[in-house]
Amino acid sequence: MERSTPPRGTVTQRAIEQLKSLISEGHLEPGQRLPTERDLAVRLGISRSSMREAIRALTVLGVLEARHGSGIYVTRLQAADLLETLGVVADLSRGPQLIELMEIRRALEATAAAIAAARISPEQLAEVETHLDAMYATEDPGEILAHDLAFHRAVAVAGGNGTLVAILDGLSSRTFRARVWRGYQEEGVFDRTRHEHRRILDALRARDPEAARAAAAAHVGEVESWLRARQT
Amino acid sequence: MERSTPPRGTVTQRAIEQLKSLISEGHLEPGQRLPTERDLAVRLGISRSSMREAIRALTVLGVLEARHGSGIYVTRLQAADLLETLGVVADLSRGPQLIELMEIRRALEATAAAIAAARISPEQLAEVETHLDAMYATEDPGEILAHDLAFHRAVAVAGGNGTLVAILDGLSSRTFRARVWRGYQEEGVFDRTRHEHRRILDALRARDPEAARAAAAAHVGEVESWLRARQT
DNA sequence: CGGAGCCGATTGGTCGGGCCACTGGGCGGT
DNA sequence: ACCGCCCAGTGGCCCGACCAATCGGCTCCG
Repeated sequence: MERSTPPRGTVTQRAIEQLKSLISEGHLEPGQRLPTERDLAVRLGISRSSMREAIRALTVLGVLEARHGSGIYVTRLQAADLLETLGVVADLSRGPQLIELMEIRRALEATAAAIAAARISPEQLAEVETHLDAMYATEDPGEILAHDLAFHRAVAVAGGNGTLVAILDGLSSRTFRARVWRGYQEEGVFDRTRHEHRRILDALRARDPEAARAAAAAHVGEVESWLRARQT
Repeated sequence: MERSTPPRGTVTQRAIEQLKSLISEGHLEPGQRLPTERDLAVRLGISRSSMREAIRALTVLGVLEARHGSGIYVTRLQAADLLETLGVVADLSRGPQLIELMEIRRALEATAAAIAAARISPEQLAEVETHLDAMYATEDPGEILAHDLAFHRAVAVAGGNGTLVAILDGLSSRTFRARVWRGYQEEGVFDRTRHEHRRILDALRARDPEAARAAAAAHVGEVESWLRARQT
């Protein structure tokens, strides 16, 4: 007759669920500090070890943040915090899944460009242009890649959808892009890449959402089709 | 000169990275069984507690799977395994972020519908139709919601991009949809919802990608604008 | 009076060991 | 040949201790 904590699943799993509902129910606000590990363990009637595993789980998900010597805190619960795990997905994906991810990135990048075309400010437009200029100013693959990433990020930011920015960041994670570029660059397509970026910028400058969508989709599609042909 | 384990970050965090690279480097294949917790702990020179935390972390990310009494295994590393965490994001998002997620869902749902229009098989078309019929056959909100979800899922599956299906599943996670529906249904818009779904089906039947994209975008946009007005 | 530096309580991080619960394969009985 | 029991292996959980980073208050010096 004590069923306060129905023994469904493992103890740790239950602890994770309980912490999650504490947040989703609104009992824990973003930025707020939690009780100590020792307290929480006692309250949920489990050992500190299990409690720590639960906390670690929510930490890697970007929901909690543990500061050594200070305490455990709820993150801001914003997209950037929560979607960091997308990078892991991209890193561990291979073969056909890479292509599927590219297909998704194409759709989102196109959407971001379209939204940006409608909302972008002169300052943001200038920043995007900066990165394009930088891509023209060097032949160093690493530097070009860096400005390539910055270019797309600036466009996404101009769209005003922070969640979308976080997702695209994840899909463009370091190793993901690096893996694709390694080899892609060998065929000397820097000029074409620069041109594609220019087309996107042109569309943004013209405040033409459909043109921007098409240019961005074509750009990502270029990489995508190369990847598809090479069947990595 | 001992760089075997660069003391960057915490011990557990290092263990997580090492396990991840074991997989991404190809030393661990999907489905393969790992050494025991005790073994791994010894090999990485850490305690079993820390090792368990690392394993738990990769478990919640959908990378590893622990079977009590049997061992620890690498998952298939497919989208469905890895993207389960997206549901957590959707569950914990609120206010403006919900709208941003909807904007993303609109883009992806539209893309999925467009792809499906080009590729869908007669059997898959029949299944989609089944769920639409079911939505017309009842007035029970729960049942309608269930077939609504199934309808969209069937469309996404017909698109052939498993990763996209997994992402949309996450964005349409139980509580996410339930939260939106609660109240939305009160305004008695079942008929409009059914009509929107019918438009999508019509476009699929006509093999018209652009029409399908527009119909799907309009459908999600309907919910989105309602949400935006209500500013949850 | 004010600021710099020390100090200790608090709290997360790590460790080692012990016990329990489940799995699976081998062994013995039928 | 088949079935069922048994037990070694393995993950799940707990305990208690100690280490290390933090942070606030206190002291001491200028």
